[in-house]
Amino acid sequence: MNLSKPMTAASINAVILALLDRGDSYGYEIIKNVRALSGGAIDWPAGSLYPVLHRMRTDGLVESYWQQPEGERRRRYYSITAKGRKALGEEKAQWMTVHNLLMQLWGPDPAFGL
Amino acid sequence: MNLSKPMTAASINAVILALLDRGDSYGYEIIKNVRALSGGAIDWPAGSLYPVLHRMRTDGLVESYWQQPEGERRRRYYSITAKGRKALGEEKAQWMTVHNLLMQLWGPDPAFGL
DNA sequence: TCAGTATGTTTAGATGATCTACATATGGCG
DNA sequence: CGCCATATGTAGATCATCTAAACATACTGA
Repeated sequence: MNLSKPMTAASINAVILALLDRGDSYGYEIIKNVRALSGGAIDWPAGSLYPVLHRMRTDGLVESYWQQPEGERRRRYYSITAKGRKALGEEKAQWMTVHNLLMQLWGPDPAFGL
Repeated sequence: MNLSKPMTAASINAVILALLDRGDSYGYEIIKNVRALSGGAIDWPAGSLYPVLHRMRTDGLVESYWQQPEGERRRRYYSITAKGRKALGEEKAQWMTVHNLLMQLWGPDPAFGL
């Protein structure tokens, strides 16, 4: 399918924050989870995700820490902050606002009684 | 509420095409309809809409024609084309792909069985 | 041992489509 | 006459992502 750039841009923040709200994770795992949860439809290039995570850290929406399991590559884990949860709430509200509008427009014609 | 720029960018095409799929309309009316249908939450500046309509015309997603009712300002009406309907279908598919992902992430935790 | 693949993170610089801000025009109303 | 709502248009700035590449390590199989 390949999401358009604007669709990716509009949803990547909400998706990342929603995932981290489930529990800490790291870049590569986030990409795999999104791919799996979307049935393969959404497959972010690494270069798309990492800069967003960095920006979120700068903005205080997430925090990060390194972890190095025995015999594995080190990973930078991210956790959502209180500010990040607030931002997630706003993302949800915006998404649902647009979704409700689209549902009206895609619904049965009679509803279009303006 | 004020939609973020990325959210506007990601949805404006789908909203415009969905509206025109209901029937021909013109810029100013589209803005009013979107404002009304969203309960005032979405209020596009005119300068946001017109360039998008122009680009859609260039891309062949819509066609336009002038109309000048008695004693009223002239309006440039837009109608959706076959190509526009195809694009609308793709917009729908993309929107629902992301929406389904978000619904999973916002849903009850147990579903998160990766 | 060596190549290939999956894992994992990073960033410099190009890109490009919207947003800002303004311009233009006219009909109706008090 | 002045103001607001109606109605459309565009030049140039803006700015966050995308592209493309690099770096690093663990494992697998030939």
